Amino acid sequence: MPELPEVETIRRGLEEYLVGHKLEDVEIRKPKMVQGETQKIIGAKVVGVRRFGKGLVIDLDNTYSIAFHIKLTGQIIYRDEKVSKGKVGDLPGTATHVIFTLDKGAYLYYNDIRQFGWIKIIKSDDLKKIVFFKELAPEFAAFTLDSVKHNITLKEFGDILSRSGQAVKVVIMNQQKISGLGNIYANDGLFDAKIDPKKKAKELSEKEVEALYNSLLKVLKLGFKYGGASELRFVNALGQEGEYQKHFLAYAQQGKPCKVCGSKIKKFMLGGRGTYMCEKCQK
DNA sequence: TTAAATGTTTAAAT
DNA sequence: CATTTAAACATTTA
Repeated sequence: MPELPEVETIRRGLEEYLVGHKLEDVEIRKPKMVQGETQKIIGAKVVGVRRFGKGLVIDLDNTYSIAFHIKLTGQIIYRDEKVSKGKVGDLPGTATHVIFTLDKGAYLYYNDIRQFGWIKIIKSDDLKKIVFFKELAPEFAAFTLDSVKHNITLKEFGDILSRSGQAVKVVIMNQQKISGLGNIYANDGLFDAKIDPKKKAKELSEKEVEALYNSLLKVLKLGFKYGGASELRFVNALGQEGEYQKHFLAYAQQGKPCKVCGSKIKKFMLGGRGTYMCEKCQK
């Protein structure tokens, strides 16, 4: 699940449980999911976990890193004798494609039902050679220990929108223009800002740009507060689900009453993605 | 049975 | 060549 709050939630869990562990073995059950040489990382110790947009990077102490993108249904789950919570069933399971054996009786499992994700073993210095990272735009939001705040200025955000004639929703979901936002938070942010997702980005008024800038942060904060959205397959690093799916504003709410005016939320396709809006509130 | 699903990624069209 | 649109990826669920 893969938007900024979800991936950051995973990152924090991995940082808490994984750092300090040594990698003893790697079992690859689905070779197409992994690129790079497994041998390079066996025996190395985890020193940190970073996030770039919706991508994750586990840094090792031997100049190598393991980069992940979980796409729609990937799960990265830590287990040891003490930690075995979560509702992901027995591990490894049928969707477990990679198993990292750690020291002290711990394991890290990579599950991915749809197998869209990827894992790349690469020199830490070469991370930026991965196309996804190389072309990633600045993050919309920055997560610190106790806060979530804007990472780009209102002016930068407005400049990005003013440069595109595409629908505003398509623009804010483009990771090469702004990173971190996906379908859930784009839909909910546009709803909160009362902006029509179909409206051309460059045609938003100054006021609308500011409203969207603030609303997107608001829904990202909300999503993070609830531990992410587990509509599809998202679980945190311990295999536990988030709660934001219980608080969606517009996403997946088609047919239900608008939380503001009560008229029915409509669904249609925009840029190939399901789009949800209140036609009365979002002009 | 058909369509869509938290996302890229690549091919094709404009 | 830059920008857009469509299809592909593989499996599950509505």
